[in-house]
Amino acid sequence: MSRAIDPSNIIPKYYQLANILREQIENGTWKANGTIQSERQLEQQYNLSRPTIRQAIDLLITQGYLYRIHGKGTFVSPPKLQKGILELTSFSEDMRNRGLEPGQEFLEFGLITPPKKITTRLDITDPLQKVLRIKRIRTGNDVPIGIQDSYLNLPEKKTITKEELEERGSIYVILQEKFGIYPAEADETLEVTLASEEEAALLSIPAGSPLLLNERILYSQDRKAIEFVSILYRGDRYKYYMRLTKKV
Amino acid sequence: MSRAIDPSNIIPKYYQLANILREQIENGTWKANGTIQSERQLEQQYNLSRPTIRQAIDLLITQGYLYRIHGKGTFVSPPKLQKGILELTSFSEDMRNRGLEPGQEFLEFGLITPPKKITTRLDITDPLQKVLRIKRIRTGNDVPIGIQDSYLNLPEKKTITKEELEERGSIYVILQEKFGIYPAEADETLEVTLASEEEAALLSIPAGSPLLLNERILYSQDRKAIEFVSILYRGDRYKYYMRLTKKV
DNA sequence: TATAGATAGTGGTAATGACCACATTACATC
DNA sequence: GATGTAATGTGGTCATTACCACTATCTATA
Repeated sequence: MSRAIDPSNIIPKYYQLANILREQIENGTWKANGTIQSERQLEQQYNLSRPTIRQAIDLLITQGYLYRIHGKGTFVSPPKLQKGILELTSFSEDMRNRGLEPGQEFLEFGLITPPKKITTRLDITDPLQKVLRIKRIRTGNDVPIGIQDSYLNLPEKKTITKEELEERGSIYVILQEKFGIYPAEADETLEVTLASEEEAALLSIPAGSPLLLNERILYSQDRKAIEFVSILYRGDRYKYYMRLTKKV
Repeated sequence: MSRAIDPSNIIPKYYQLANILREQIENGTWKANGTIQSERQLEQQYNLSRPTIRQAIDLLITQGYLYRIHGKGTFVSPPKLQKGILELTSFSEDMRNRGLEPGQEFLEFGLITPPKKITTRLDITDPLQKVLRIKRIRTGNDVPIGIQDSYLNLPEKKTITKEELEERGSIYVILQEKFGIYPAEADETLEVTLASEEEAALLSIPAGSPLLLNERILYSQDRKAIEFVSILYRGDRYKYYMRLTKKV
């Protein structure tokens, strides 16, 4: 049961085809490491040209759904986590993937003059420039999982209210829908630290417990640094997962 | 001084062009976030068709060197670390990037019948199948940094000797040059643990010190699991770095 | 002066056609 | 039976052509 391409649709044909194929992959139409139709067959089947077919397949390859072997065919990747950068960087999404209900408790919310460490990370030169600081305790099923401390370098005259954030749930959704800004790249580090008295109290653990510190700088589509965020995870309750794909 | 495309070369034209552009990017021909030539200009300049131009640019975009903005142009990404999966997964390369001289001390080397945990990770069903285990202490400037424990699922009748490994330095180089196997994807986790007596002794730290545990499953170009490796890093001497790029 | 519209330049999408390189299979030959 | 070769099907590369969509700028108009 394959849907068809709608030429009048504003969505590009290669994108429509990619969606159809992705759906079939997720439905288990093909088994893992099995071949899908050849490019010539898809050409016939959907009445599209080969460049368009290849463009759709290219997209699914960069998304990790398919891979090609020259002379043999196009294959379905084994069903692993397929996460984009947005999901990777969203605590809520992360929690839900682990089967936990995400929650939060605000510690700070408002415009501040950023300290040196933050101006460096966000490439801020104007000493009067302010950033939006959001510090929260993050929970999964009401158990404290981590302390998230975020510094947002928003465009002139634009800001986010606490109400918006509580309503929409995600900073990134607001950035995208309200300002047309979306994350394109991120630099990220992970290291071990020990809980200070204050951190220990916030996370309900003994001082000196090992923590996983995750720091991230987020860049928008025009490569401006838009956010510096650190998340301190309880070492006993959190495991960081990622998937790497060869770029060449 | 732009080199030219050699049509008789076995290397594809788009690949030659990508190399030329990458070189210019690294030479600093354009400033960060500046535009390169338009696609039509490149067409003229190198006497190539636009699809070929776009293919070259697409490659450099997935490699993180360039980005496009519709209606404005093609831009040079700020000079950050541009790492492929191979470099990301090689301890030696990693150390050199940090300005440390990598070293190692072998603890185990040889074919073993893998324990349950390993057969699960490597999708091994044959109970007679053996894997190559390599356990090493890894050092940077002769200071112990981590304990690396690797299990390789090699093709039938093929193996790697300790001498080869010491000579070539990297398992991945041997896999690629000797067997034509190269890493295409990896699943990776990071978590905090505390050093056992044995681990503490190997790393010259007190028992109970916090460690960063990195586990990785490597997949080859045909999506077979080829290696499971765990690296225990000294929490006080190691910080994990990565760069994420949006896939869509 | 402010605004709306036209224009030019950029990347985005798409069809058509051709040929090359790699992997597998079938078949002829030794 | 073993071996080599041809045929077939797959993805890989490339040129040509056309038109669409977004951005910035210029220009005529209110």
